[in-house]
Amino acid sequence: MKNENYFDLVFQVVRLIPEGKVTSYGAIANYLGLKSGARMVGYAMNASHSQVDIPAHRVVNRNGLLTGKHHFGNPNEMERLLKLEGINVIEDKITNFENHFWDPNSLKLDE
DNA sequence: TATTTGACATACC
DNA sequence: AGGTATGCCAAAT
Repeated sequence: MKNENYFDLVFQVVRLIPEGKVTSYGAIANYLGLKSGARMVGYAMNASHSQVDIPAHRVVNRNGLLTGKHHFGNPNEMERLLKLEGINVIEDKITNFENHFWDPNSLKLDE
């Protein structure tokens, strides 16, 4: 399609996140084979504004904390979206994080 | 055109 | 055990 930069790769993975599921930056980076790529994912999310549909609200940091909620235009928007998908969020943190955690690696492993 | 900054995570001290 | 420093890329100013 085009020269897939790290950003585009990240965008594609994020768009694959199932509804009601969340994942971490490191998981995506790991899936892409990026070593220190956790940052790349975060940077990519920042550029997600240039992209079309990026469910960035399903992407949180290693702590399950809604780090980027401030970038949604309205901070409440992010946790609200997560709650709408069945994910409970308290103190900007996802409850039962590992329960809702979705690892992109499960795709190729399951398939 | 160059510099600065940014949604993380890991390693080292 | 906790804090500091580093790695990486692109967009915004």
